[in-house]
Amino acid sequence: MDKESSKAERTRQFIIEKTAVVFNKKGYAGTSLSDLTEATGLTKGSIYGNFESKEDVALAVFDFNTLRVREKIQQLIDQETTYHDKLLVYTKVYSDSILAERGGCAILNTAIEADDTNNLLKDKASKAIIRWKKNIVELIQGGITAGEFKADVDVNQSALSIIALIEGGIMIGKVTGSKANLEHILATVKLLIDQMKK
Amino acid sequence: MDKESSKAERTRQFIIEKTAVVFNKKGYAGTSLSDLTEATGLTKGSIYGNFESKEDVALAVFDFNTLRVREKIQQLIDQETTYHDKLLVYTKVYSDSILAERGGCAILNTAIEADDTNNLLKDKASKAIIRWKKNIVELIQGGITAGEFKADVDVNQSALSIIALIEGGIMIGKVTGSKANLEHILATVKLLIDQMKK
DNA sequence: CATAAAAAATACCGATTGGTATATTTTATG
DNA sequence: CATAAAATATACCAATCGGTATTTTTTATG
Repeated sequence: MDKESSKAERTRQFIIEKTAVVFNKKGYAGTSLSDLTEATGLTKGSIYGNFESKEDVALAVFDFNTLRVREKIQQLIDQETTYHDKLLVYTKVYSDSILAERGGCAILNTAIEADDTNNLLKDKASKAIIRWKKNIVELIQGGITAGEFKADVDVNQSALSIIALIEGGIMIGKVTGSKANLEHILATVKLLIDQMKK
Repeated sequence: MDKESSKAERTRQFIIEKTAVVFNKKGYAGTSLSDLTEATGLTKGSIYGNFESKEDVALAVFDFNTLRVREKIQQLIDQETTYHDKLLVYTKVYSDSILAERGGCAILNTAIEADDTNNLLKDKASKAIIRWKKNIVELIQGGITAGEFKADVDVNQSALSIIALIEGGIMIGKVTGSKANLEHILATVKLLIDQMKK
């Protein structure tokens, strides 16, 4: 039978989608097996028939959460023509829903919780940061090659700083309950991007 | 008897100091009471004789962790004469020990874990961010008044962006295991500060 | 539609969780 | 140094933790 749509595969995906927000809000340690059965309406037996462990669910959920955001952002980037406007997408996507409803940025949440406690999750968060940085670096280099940006822009510093501002901004915006705070910080991201222009 | 140095008060402080790193590394949910008895060498009975609950310890530990850093930074700021150099202190204090040994920034860790799970801890993290922002705003305004900085600097945006860069930088530096990444980001903090100069 | 296989539910496991009542020890004071 | 009070340790609690063996139900296929 069709491997991709077997009952098990569909249930696996169902569990991932239903528990994605719980893990992102409560964290790995803060999420219990009963949180998972509650969120899915399934029993422990069913969950453990599809996953080896709670950690195994959390790892799959991390991939799901980050892929969702990555796809959405890539789609918006593809719609823009200039590298300047492509980069500016990052100053526009962090809506209320990402912040409040879904528990914030999964990379940030996972990085902070896992960095001293869980190497598998930490490694996933680390790779997600590195991949994100690579994407931004490529956009900046594309802009340099296209003649949009100055040739002497420090691509690594710029890419890392944009990510740091966004992640720091999400943290500050969420904890202070002020979207205005996040928007102030995203204005600085825009400033950095504008400063790269010739 | 001396209220400040009663046995209970000393034990309370002892518990806070011995568990400060554990809470900062493992988080609130990830830290168990047996972690607390292990870190202190005391029994549960003793800990509950001095604190109402695990939450009560975590709240006191947050104050301890943030006060430590605040005092250290204020001391370095007081040593500098110009507002420019006072602000630059923030680009210099985030050493290996703060990052690795002590589990990173307590404000960041607490904000991320508590923002959807614990209002008391969230509120403390929020107040710590607001206090920090206020300190930076005052330094920038001091610099404007002293004629060091341009009068049209957006003090709120600048202060928030400096904090976001530092916190995002700590997260990235820790999770990728690269101090160089943090240093790149701190170079952007310096850039922002330098750009405020006349 | 019978049947075998796969998936899900039930019922259970020992260990650990945060917390407390009580007993013991330590501290401070006359 | 006796003594009361304060602080700490011991021993316990029910509830929940993550996980599993077994039974029941559902699914897919000839």
